[in-house]
Amino acid sequence: MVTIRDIAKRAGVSVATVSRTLREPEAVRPAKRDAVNQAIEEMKYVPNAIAQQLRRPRHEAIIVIVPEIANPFFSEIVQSIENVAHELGYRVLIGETQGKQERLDYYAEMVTSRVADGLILLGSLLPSVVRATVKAGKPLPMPLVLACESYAGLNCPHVVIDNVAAAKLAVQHLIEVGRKKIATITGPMVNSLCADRLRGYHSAMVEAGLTPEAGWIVDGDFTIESGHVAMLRLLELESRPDAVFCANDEMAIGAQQAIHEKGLTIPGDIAIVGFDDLRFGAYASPPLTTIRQPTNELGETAMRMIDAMLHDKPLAEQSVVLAHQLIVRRSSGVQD
Amino acid sequence: MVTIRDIAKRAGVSVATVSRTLREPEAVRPAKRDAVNQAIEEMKYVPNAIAQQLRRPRHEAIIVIVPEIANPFFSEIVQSIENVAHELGYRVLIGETQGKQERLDYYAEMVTSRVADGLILLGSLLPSVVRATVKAGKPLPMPLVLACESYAGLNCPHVVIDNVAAAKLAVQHLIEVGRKKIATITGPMVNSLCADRLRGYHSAMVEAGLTPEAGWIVDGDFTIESGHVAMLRLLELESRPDAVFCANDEMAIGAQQAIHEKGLTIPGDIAIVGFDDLRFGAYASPPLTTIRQPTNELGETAMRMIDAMLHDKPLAEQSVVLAHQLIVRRSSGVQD
DNA sequence: CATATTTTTGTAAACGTTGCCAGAACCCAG
DNA sequence: CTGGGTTCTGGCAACGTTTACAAAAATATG
Repeated sequence: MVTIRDIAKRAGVSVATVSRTLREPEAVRPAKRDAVNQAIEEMKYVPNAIAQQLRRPRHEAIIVIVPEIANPFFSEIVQSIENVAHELGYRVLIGETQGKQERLDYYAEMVTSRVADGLILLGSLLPSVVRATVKAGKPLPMPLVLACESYAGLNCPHVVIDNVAAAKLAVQHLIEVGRKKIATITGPMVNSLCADRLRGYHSAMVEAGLTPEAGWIVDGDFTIESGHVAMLRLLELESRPDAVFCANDEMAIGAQQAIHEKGLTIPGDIAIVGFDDLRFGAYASPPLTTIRQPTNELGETAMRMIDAMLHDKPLAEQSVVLAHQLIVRRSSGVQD
Repeated sequence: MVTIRDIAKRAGVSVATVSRTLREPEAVRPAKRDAVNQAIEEMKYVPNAIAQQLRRPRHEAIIVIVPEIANPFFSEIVQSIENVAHELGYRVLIGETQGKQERLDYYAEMVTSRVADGLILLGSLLPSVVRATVKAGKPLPMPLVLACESYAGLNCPHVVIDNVAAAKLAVQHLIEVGRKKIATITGPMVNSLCADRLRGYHSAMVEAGLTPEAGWIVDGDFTIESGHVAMLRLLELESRPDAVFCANDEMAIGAQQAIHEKGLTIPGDIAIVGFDDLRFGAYASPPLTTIRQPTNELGETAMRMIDAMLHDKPLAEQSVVLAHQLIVRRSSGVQD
């Protein structure tokens, strides 16, 4: 490995001069600067980033934690984080937890052990260290931004949408197009956001004077398959619903499939609304009505927030709530 | 920040003993060991990974480069890489290029600058440094494994499927179910794998004594939208095809949509075959016949290969070709 | 041309670990 | 209790940078 010392020797200068040539070239006399650059060129020197990081207080690297990389909703957010990050001069390391606390802690430790400067958290899990400090009412143990979810009692910058209102909007839409027997397929209740969406569902129903019947609320786990299974269950009910609000698009797609299998039509027999606005939803059959979350803004805001934290810029908002949007497509159309 | 020295002082031992307690506990007398552990506990000491990495020759970290993280095909491979990596004790950093050479080079530099030990490359782009050494006929400038694609003239371990044979199989299937006017929607031709798939298409056609008419070969770019556009183009043709082989599932889904829009049926009027076996394909309408790539094995093999390279284990195979599989679903069914 | 001032350079001390090596402490046999 | 052999421990030199600080060189000033 060629080091800064080799370059110094070759160029006939001191290591400090080499370092300066790299860091602040204008501070070194052109003649020497050229000699150094030439040596670097000739010897193909690349500074050892690890050694640099040992000296420097900050590395301009962040970790983004995703429960599941294969989930398009998350990967779209990651994508927008990456874009802003590059613009701001950060490198982005992506970590996948697959719901495992152990893996999350592993990544969190990468920031306590100084491999990265901060963490953007996309799932519903919290690193153990963070959980501990929350309990103790202490400040955050590391620069952290939450996207998608927030936690009561955790004083941490976050960017979210109003899941209660969004779900409510979705269900109200179903009511407006004339549905009354509205069921819902929920996500895993460990996520507070799922509880919120369920709350929104209830709220819309109650306000419209509708009472969800027993069996109209079915648990899913955000996968296509679980939506499929849940829908089959709903279809067997005595009082079959005429509409279903699904807590995400993947489950909605699974539900659609189940409805088709039973020879029923969408939206004729059953209307469907999803959540997330996956790009596959627009191409489902029929195209899926859904709530659009602003994945771009979500990612961008999260990235700018962590950047602000890391550079002690004042944070405009501790808590940013972005606007959601109802996208009406054929799956909730008028009965045809 | 609490360092190893603080722990040493608190526990009344030398730094070496602290380090040993962490690295090889059995080599230190239980009494001291306990004192050290207690100090670590009390002071909440976490070793500085950067400093460790400066001393250690290897970091057990790899970078996986993906063109696009939001593409489920890639993210499934990444997922399986992650799983094996954790098992083998590696940390995985994911980098997204979005087709930009500049970003790719940036990540490649993370391995020359010792942030990571090696690279797994999922796209069709090569880092500039690698390209340079290939031209010069030199050995690889860094531990590198290619997944999905291989390059003529680049002597680098890779794991792929036989895209020519797979595409051929897909088209042969269409021929077997009685189609004759078979079109294809290709991916971006910068990817050698797209050229391969087109070759497979041609080969199957020729062998069956069929000649693709002008206009039956349309370019796409792997997105749903491009599949949609391409299909619309095909539907306007004088001699409308009665089957389409799409170079990936996303484009196939877009194509299906276009067919529905024009009031035609699948597979009645037009049969469709995709490629990749995305999970959304199974829930398309109708469910999509496709070529399954073994994403799990792809990822796992790539990871094991890079591990072998990094630990100088002999590589069983420089080039691994995995088996593909035709998954027949309704989109290519018998005319109904 | 000497002196004061500014710019450029080099020396050496960090950064937080690990691991070699030598010395200290321990154990057992005689 | 001594000596020899183990086992543990501590001191210290790396690892490859960056950066104070001081020294040297260049430039400006009288």
